[in-house]
Amino acid sequence: VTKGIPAAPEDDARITAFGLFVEAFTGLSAKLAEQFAAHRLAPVEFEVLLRLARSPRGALRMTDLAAQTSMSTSGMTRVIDRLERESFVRRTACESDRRGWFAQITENGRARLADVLPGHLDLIDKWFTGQLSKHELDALLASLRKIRDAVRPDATAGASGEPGTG
Amino acid sequence: VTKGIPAAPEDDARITAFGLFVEAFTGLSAKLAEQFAAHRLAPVEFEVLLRLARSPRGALRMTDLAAQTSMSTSGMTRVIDRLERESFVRRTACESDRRGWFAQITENGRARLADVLPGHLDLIDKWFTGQLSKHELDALLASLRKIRDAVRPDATAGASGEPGTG
DNA sequence: GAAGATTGATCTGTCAATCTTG
DNA sequence: CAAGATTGACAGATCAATCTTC
Repeated sequence: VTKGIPAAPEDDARITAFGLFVEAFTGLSAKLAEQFAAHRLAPVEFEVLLRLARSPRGALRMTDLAAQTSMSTSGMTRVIDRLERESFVRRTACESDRRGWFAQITENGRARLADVLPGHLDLIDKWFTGQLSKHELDALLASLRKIRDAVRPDATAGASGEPGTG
Repeated sequence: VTKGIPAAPEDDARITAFGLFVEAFTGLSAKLAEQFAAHRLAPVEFEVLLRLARSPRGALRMTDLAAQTSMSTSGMTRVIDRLERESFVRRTACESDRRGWFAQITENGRARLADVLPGHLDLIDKWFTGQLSKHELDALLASLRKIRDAVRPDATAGASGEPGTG
């Protein structure tokens, strides 16, 4: 039996598929990061402000924030340190569990988020969702959801306790 | 006219779509990184070894490597420093342009790559390509390619010059 | 003077250890 | 003694500056 050209695992279709995933994702992220930088925000800082703004009382526990952003708790401590230094968030004690702390978005933080968000949405539309037909986008999101559910079975988290009101 | 509940830009469908992209990608990357770590490799080190192994003479210019991995040239200098220290690559002068240097994969480097690659392919199959039907995968890749081409119009690079033969 | 590569200073993130509270 | 949060020491990446070659 003639073997012909030996298999080249480095050129496997799976490598190509993942490479495409990487290039699309990192390229898109770079476009978004550029805008964040223009507003003096790191991507993770934007993400934290966004998650806080969507949460009841604008507050989340440090641990929840860390889990939702796939960051270590010590890393999140430092992100909140920076955001607090710029008065975009404040720390609030947790009444029901004295070990815990909330990060809570301030009016300053909401204002900065409002500055960034419209352009951010435009960029997602321009470089991501707007590149595809409605049907293509629906199919893409369905596939991404399958993958997400497989690799992140615990992709839910929520606030609890009693942050201050303002 | 009744406006009803005011628009909440933080909950825009575009945000949800991008969030799904982030979760799927970072979750998958984490699975792959776990295996790299088990083989004492950083993800970017694996990527460099893979790209070198696929290139003529197993060599690429520092600048090309940096561009292909979306890394700064100084960052790539340091990656190659580490890989050279472990004798997975060597530096080779470029004959046609004396400012340039090639990183060239060694037999040690190819051996380490061969250790990692089978498990790596299995993981991509398990957590990514194997999660989807052939039709779904084709559609996903077509959409990713559209996005990649939009955000990275310059996604090609190649070797040039005259690396040593090893 | 511009480009390829490296180096020094600095920034951001993690891990291990620590402190406090459950 | 386990869990939430922080801190010190350190690894990894970038930017600006530098050196060599085009």
